[in-house]
Amino acid sequence: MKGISIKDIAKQAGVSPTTVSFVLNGKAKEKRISEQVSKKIQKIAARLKYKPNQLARGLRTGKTKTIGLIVEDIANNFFASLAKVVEDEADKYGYKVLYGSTEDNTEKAKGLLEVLKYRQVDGYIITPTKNLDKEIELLQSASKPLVLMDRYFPHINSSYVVLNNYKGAYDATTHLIAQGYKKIAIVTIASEQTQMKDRLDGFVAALKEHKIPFNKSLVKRLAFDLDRESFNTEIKKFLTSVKDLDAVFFATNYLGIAGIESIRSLGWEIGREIGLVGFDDHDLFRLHSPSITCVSQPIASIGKNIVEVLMNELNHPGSPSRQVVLAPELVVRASSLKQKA
Amino acid sequence: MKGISIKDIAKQAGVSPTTVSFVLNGKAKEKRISEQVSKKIQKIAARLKYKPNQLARGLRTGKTKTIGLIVEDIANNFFASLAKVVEDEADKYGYKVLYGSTEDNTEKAKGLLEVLKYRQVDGYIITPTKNLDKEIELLQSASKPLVLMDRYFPHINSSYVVLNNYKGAYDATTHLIAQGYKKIAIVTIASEQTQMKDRLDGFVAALKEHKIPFNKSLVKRLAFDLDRESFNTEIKKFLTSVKDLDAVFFATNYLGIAGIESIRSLGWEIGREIGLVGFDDHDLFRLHSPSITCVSQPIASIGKNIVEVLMNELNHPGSPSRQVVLAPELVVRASSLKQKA
DNA sequence: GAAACATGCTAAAACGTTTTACTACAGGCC
DNA sequence: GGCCTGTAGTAAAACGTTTTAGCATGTTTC
Repeated sequence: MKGISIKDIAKQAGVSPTTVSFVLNGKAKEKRISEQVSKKIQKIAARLKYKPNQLARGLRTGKTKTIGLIVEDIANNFFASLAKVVEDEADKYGYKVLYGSTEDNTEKAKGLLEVLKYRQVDGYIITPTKNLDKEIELLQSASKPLVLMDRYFPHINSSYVVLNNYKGAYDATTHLIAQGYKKIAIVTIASEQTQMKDRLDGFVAALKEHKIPFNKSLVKRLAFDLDRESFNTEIKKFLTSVKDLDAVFFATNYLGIAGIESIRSLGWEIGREIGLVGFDDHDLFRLHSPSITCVSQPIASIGKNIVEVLMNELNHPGSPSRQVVLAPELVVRASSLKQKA
Repeated sequence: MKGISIKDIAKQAGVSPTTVSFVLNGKAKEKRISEQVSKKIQKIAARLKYKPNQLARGLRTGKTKTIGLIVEDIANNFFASLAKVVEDEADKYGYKVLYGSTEDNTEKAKGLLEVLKYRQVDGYIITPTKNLDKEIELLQSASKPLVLMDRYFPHINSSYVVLNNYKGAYDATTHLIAQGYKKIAIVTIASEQTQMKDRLDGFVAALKEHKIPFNKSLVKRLAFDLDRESFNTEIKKFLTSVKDLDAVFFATNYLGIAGIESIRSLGWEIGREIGLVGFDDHDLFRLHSPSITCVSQPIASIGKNIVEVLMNELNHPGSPSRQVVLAPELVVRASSLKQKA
């Protein structure tokens, strides 16, 4: 049950393995292999359905044609959809994907990087956790191609592909203001990472710009690793603590889902008694009653850009890093449309 | 930037690479390497943070400690959640996962198998498409460890882990009948594969057993690869075509979602004018108004079983294949509770 | 007629492991 | 002294590629 090797082809063609390798790697011209021999080898290879042994090739060249994809949580709709795009795009370049979820836990992330490293992936797509900067720099100093996604480290000059989170939050908030909401809160994750920071900043900026008083009591920052029950408890506690609250912006998809659940269990009517905007689109947001306004990320474009940038690093080592910031789209639905009383 | 190799350790310890290999593979006793030397090597390896080069090891042993996971669609909530469990479980055994989505397209599936094969994965977890039986048999005759999931081929003696789809559909239908629904339809996917066939069979059996007249007009079988728009159009056409219809069972999660959308766009009130049961749980089903009754799959258990069965095949080649059929849980919610008029 | 060059191909090393077959030495036994 | 047994290790091959350096042979060039 062995596979076909280059030696088998060589034997059949009556040439050396070297020649076969040259031909099959498209170096026939360069290495002055005659058309005749070249054709013959191609034919035999095709007939035997030769597939190069990637391990042997990898061992020799150091290239595995594999990339590592580290996401926050592959079970999360956003990351799962993105993973699929990445997989498809990478495939176009002949790369396979090894993936892993960090659960936003730095230790888990380090473990994943470790495994990917000794599996010799050629490049990395990383959704970094908060203290992963040292490891990223380590990879960089080892000249490993890498692209950060969803968030990045401002103090590190690396490639990244992210959403314009600031604009997402700013637009969402401005939209709520334009609808006439007066007291708008934000529920976010306690994180200093760019994606969350930018969303909070965008929110605050929109309020300030429209002369809406802002103070810290309008912001609730929850720990990432709470379970659903705790999210709900905390959100309810927060929402009832804000006086005259009339709208709330949930800064991640799972917070939005928990938010919907919480608000309903409080007996408040979304869209009537409280305006709501979520982050990332989701079937639930589309089909909820009322439907939920959200900041939607262009997932296909994000995935394509990620792979494109990574392939650039892979194929042109040493070329300058690239930063891509994509525009979000505000999908306006019923949850944020103030009904004229 | 080379990694640490067994040679580096050998040099430092003043022994041969062979000895290092023996010690590091736990064969010290067996190969009569002294405690002294053994300890020394261990220490040096730890100090240098030696990680074996998986490519070299794989090339020599034929084992890559990698498994291939082929799902229908990694962006689908069910498969994404399962993928995460599989990843975590496999990790416990030191295995990494290479994954791919078939989109239920046999050609794509064959392509994935091809790639996984020449990447030398040690074992396969496969959600088969309809004509993949030949390829499965090919893998089997090459003694490749494999586990089918979600569905299987009755005529092939392979390991598999699936839901008791028959019971799932049977329970769902019986529940609707017990609620007093008289004319119950099913919307399913046009597929002869076990998972869809069993769901349809369970549905029909429940009707017959409760002496509810059944005929083909109660069944709508849609092509898998329609887009959302077409699903909606077809479902609406079907639902309005059935006289006195008072309940409907959607046999997959995405059909359920499309079903909700369709019914609402028809202006029918779910739970009042029409009973509804879906398949696979989902945030949308939990939070929809009204909430949606569904047949829920025990995802964690499925994932654990899959990996366990695969590891058994991996570690005990030639041992008999194992079939695991797990029980679904009917999650009863508002969409199927008939309000007494 | 020798040097220079072009042509077409190959031998052998290397990548980092694992594993088989062996060596070298010591001690015990008859 | 010869033979066996046991102990502690090692040399070398093998896995399937890629790649460097080079070997014949024939053709120009002056």
